[in-house]
Amino acid sequence: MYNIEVKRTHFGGRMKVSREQVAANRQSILEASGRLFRERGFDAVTVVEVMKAAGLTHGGFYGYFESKDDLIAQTLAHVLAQDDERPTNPIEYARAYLAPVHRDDVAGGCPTAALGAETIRQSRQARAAMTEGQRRTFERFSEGLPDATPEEARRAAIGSWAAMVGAMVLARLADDPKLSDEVLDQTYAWIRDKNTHTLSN
Amino acid sequence: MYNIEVKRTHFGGRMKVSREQVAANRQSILEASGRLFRERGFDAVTVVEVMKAAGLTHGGFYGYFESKDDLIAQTLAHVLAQDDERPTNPIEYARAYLAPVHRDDVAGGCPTAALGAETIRQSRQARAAMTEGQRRTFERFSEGLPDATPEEARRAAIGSWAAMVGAMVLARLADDPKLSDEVLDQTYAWIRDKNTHTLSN
DNA sequence: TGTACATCAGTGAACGCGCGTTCACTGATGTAC
DNA sequence: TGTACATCAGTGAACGCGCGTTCACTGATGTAC
Repeated sequence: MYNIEVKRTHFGGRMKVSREQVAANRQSILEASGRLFRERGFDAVTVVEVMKAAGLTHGGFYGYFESKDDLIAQTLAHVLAQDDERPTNPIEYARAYLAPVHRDDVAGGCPTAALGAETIRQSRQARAAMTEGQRRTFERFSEGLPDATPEEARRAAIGSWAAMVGAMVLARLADDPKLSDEVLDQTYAWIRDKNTHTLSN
Repeated sequence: MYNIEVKRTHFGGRMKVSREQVAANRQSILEASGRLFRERGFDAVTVVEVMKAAGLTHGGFYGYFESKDDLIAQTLAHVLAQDDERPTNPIEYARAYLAPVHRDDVAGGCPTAALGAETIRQSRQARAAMTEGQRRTFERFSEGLPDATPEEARRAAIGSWAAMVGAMVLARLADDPKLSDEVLDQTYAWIRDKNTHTLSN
């Protein structure tokens, strides 16, 4: 049987676009993938969906990224770069972090809570982006505890961040809203009490 | 064009099997899926792989489970049921949990750390299994702190568990072994110090 | 400033592959007598 | 206890679908003169 059918071509809509538009499109793609990946995970989100959400068609994707893996790594770097660089007190941060509005906003929330566990199985570049974000968080939190010794501050920074990320995963996992709220509230109280004791001693 | 080719059949190997063997096969499938899912995630593991790892062929799968989603939910229930039901002191538990051997054994390690974040996007049944495991863990840890008031014990149980799960995710995520070890060590020290302070006051 | 043309961002049909799932069939198990 | 037969766990080819990726083509952009 022969392949009778000739490869058909189409006629397009808008074509080439200004250089500013290219940069803007790149941002749109990363914003779209950032939200979609957090919401549904790396595997469940398709390249077609990401491009559609960015207002483009899928064929253009490979002009921006080498592969879906490349998109994943660059999306993580992009989303994690949005974190503030200034010193932050971890207890104050925890109050906002361990809140129902954050729990309910997966697509716009913490990328580590939403994608950290999955990223363990992703590319070297994706893990590197997450590691870099981790380092910055530990430093920001350490510097946000100026009354503690550097050793105490680093310990509290790491422990608090681990508790926040873990609590967010557990709170989102719980199918019972009461249990979910309790995980947020109790973990916040535990972090707060913990650091109060350590710092006041 | 007509479908000339007739559906071919094969001739098989061993066929029907005793009822004990059926029960044993079911366990084999759940053990295999438990390890594979933890190691590589729900999406990356195929039904064919699970059945092969259990020593069977993929066609028989639907005699045991309704669907892959059903397998996921039952695997979680099976793996989480292996946790001990007795009271456990969370500090002692944390010492073993926050250890490099556990971090490096994803396939045989904590299902919450390996699969918790992904399970948020899975079926109602899968989330229910995880919620049930969470409840049991909080109770075991609370009862493992008999010197604290019930309120203090529950708070320490929830906070400690959140910190353990979060620290395991962060430690596995870090591509730098030094940072990874530091996350484990510091989180353990933080949990230990915290509970010591709370309980001694 | 205006014109001619090369560049290249974007399009959408198509490809190949692997997945979850189905199904006709097999033959050892287990039961009825 | 022995025999006949129905049951059903397991097999493996096949199906349909959706994914990541490719590619021939388009036409506005941007540059050379």
